[in-house]
Parts: sequence; structure tokens; C-alpha cells
Amino acid sequence: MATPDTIRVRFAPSPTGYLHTGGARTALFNWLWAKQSGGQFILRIEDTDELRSTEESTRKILDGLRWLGLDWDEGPDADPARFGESIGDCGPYFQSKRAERHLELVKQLLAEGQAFYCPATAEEMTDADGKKKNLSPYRDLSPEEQQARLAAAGGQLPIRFKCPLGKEVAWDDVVRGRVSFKSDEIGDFIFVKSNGLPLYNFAVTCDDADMRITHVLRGEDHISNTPKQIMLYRALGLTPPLFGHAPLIVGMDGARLSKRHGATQVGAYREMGILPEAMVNFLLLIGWAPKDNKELFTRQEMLDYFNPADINKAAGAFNPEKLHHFNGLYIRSLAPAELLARLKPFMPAEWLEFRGEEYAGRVVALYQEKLTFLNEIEGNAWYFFRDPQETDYNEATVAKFLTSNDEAGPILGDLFAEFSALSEDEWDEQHLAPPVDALCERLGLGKGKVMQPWRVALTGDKISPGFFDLLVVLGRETVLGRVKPWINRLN
RNA sequence: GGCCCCAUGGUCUAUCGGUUAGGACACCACCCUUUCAAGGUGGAGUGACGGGUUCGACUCCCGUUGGGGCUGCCA
Repeated sequence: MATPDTIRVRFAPSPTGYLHTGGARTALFNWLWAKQSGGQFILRIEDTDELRSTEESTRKILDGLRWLGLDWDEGPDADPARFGESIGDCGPYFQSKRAERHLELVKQLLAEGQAFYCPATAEEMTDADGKKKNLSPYRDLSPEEQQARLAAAGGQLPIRFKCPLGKEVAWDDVVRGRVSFKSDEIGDFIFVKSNGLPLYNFAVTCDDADMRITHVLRGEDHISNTPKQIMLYRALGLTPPLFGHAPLIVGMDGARLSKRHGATQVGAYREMGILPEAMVNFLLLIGWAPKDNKELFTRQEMLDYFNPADINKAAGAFNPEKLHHFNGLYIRSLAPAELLARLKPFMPAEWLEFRGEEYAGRVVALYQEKLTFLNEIEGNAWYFFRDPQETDYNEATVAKFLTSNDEAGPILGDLFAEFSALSEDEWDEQHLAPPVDALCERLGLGKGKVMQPWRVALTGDKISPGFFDLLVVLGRETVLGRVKPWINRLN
């Protein structure tokens, strides 16, 4: 068996869609397994489904993996500019480009009588009570007869694997323990289509073998493929790798994850402002947990803690709320400069030019404690970069705190006078707070009563960062300038 | 239907025969408080069912039920 430092694992997505959360987690588990032991993480694109595979999808998958920080040692060139090229000694890493090698092995199996051209029709593969037959009636056709049939079919016949009978096909699954199938149940499965192209189970087996994959960790949906692959390995005279099958990720209702459960593509989470580290941390915890139940992990800690043997057997639900919570925690843990950097893609370009990056950084800092998603910044902080227009004011809020509020006039007016008296240098909480407190006392009102009208006048609505933070960051001129019209209007 | 896998609160999970079954998300209450969040404290809520094995089962075995996967000349 392979020793830990020679581990070679792979992630082999088929480019028929974007990177799915389940695939991302599988990739993560494999990446961790390889990296924690100095092994290699290999990426192979299984694009042998001519009908459904697309370049667009491949690019998205590569992009998603890169975003999550799951870099591969061998596989397609990660540089989008060199799309289609491979890096590594066992390439190409696009399955469709390995057809020649697949055919070589097909010939080997045919020559050894371990596979056969099968002229069976659908009816011939169905028994009297309508059930599908496992064994082909043509499994013992002589090579000559096969050639004759092949010629008669115009060279278009699928190739079936001649399944060994009466055997137990079993393996010690890294996560499930012993799993066993009866070979007769599996039967003579087709592994080369009549058009000569190899099918999934055969292509994976050939490629995993050629790429010297030592450990295959994949989704539970592959359990029933495993015995076929093991039989293929044996027929080919190869030693099967170690297999492990992680549980599926399901929706909160226990059903297979679908659009109905919200976003299933990792790209969608990126767009809504989920941090990749939060996504990875969240994914790590579906189907795996350390003994001490630690939940927040740095990448290094993941490497230290992760053990594929601790992967759970039961399917895990994708709980969006927990992801959101993690994202909030990760946002809060960002250093100031990093926070701004992460937020930039979600901010209009003008914001950075408005009063410079330093200002943008001060604004953004006010939201670090409040954000759940990075993409909330634009809708929340806009009034730091633009004066609210008539339409930006929430009508109901304006009525409640300003126009229908008898105290609004004096609150705005009195404080305006006090604030105006402050110089630019005195424009800080230390100087702004006393007048507010004094007014509260004089009017016998709570701070909220006094601050809300100001907040509404300044931001258009009743929600903002802390009052003094708002005043200070907005600046004296802006604050006074925005409130003045309201004083006139209320009088 | 057949084959295979699985089963601790609503959700993610810890427990590897002896615990008041622990933590996290969500939820509820309270606190903090200038709004919204965030934060703090506390609370409610769980071993699917039935048999065994054992001095003792969430834990081991069997069955039932329930859920899932596969059952393609898709991957």
C-alpha cells in the first residue's frame, strides 16, 4: 500500500455545468489529503461526454477551484490564457485527449477475451418478465464470430466487459469500511460505445491507473461504479487504488441539492460576497468534524486536523444560514486593508475616487461589524459617497422622524447651531457628544429621539453606523450641508 | 422492483459500553444600546422503532421503518 508521502489523489469533474458545492467539497477533501502529507493533488477534466461537455464549463470549474484556493499539482494549465494545455508528467489531463491510450487497453482486453463485441439488442438484454439481464447472450462468442457480427453491423458494435462469474467484489472503503458486491449482479457492462468511444468507468480506470492515482476519494454516488472499476483494474492486471466515498450534500429538506435550495454553484456564492475562506471552512464541516468539534479553521489548521477516516457516512444538509454566519465571522476577522481589498469588487469604481482610498477605508471599517455579505456594502454605505436625493429618502421614515415630528425642528436647528460652532479640528466625538447630551436633557428626550432625525436627514433612512462615526466620517461640511435644507423645510 | 449505502435536537456535529448526551447555526428571553447589526448571558429542543448481547447500551448484533445512491451506448 502507498505510504502517506506518496499519496496521489485527484479531482475529476465533468465539465457539464459549473463547479457545484458537492464537487467543491470533494476537491477540498482531496486537496487536504494530498497536501497534508506532501502528496499530489491532480485535476483531470472528464470531458468524454461529447454532447454535454463545454469549454465554458471547464473554465468556470478551473476558476472556481482557483477562487477556493485549491491549487493542483498536475492538470490543466491554471492560466486562462493557456487554456487546454496541461501541466504534469501524466498528461494530457483532459480525458477526451486520451482516447488513443484508452483504445490500446480496449484492444488488450479484447485480445485476452476479457471483453467482447456485443450485438445484443435491447430485447435480447431483457428477460421474460421485463427485467434487465446482467449477462449478454453473446458473452462467449468466438473472436471470429465477433468480427463477423461487427462487420455485419457496419463496424458499429458496443464492447462489453466479460464479467467474471460468482465472485465477490469488495473493498475496504476509507470512510465506510468493507463494501461488497456480487460480480453477477454487475454483469457484462458496456464500456466502449458502438462509436468506439470509451465510457466513464473504463476511462476513469485507465486514467487513474496511468496517472498513478493511489487514493480515490469521491462522492457516494460512485459507490456502485466502484466494483466495475475494480474488476476493470484486475482485468487490466493493475492494482486498484484505495477508495473512499464521502456522503452527498443534500438540501435542508434532505433531498438532493438543486436550484430549489438556492445557489448550488460556488460562483454564485462568490458573487453574493461570500469569502472563499468562509466557503471552504463551511464546506469542510459538511460530512467531516474533528474530535474536539473545533469549527473555525485556518488553512494550516485544516491540514493539521483533517483525516479522511473521520468523514461521516450520513448525508449532510447544506445549511445556508450557517454559511452566512461563518462569512460574518470571517469578514470581522479581516485586517482593515484586507477588508477594503475584499470589498473593492463590490463597490462602484467612483467610490474609490470620491475622496480617495483612505476615506473609502474609513467608511468600510464602519461596516465590518455589520456585514454578512460583501455585496451588502453598496446598498448600505452609498450615502458616504453621494448626497441622498429626494428619491433616496424613505417616505415613511421621513414622516415619522422629520415632517410629522414636532420636535424635529428644534432638534435639527439647535444642534445645527452647536455643531456649526465647532471647527474642522474639533469635529470628533469628544466635541460632538456634549451638545447632544445637553439637548437630550433640555428636551427630556432619549438619545434615540434626538439622533434619529439627524440620521434620517443625513442618510435617507433610519439605519446607519453609530451616530458619531457617521458624523465624523461624513465630515463637518457634508453633515451641515445635508441638514441645512431640512431645517429650512421644517420651519 | 433489484443491488448498495445511511440513521444523535429543525440543521452541522462530539461521544469510539458507564456523560445531567457536549458544541455550533437557527429559534426564544434577557443584557448592552443612538438605529440596524454585532457582542454577552440564559433557555427550549435530540439518540426512528422493535428485538437481542451485556451488570450496564446512543454506542455492538439482527430485524423493521424511513431516507439516499445506482440501476444509460452520461459522468
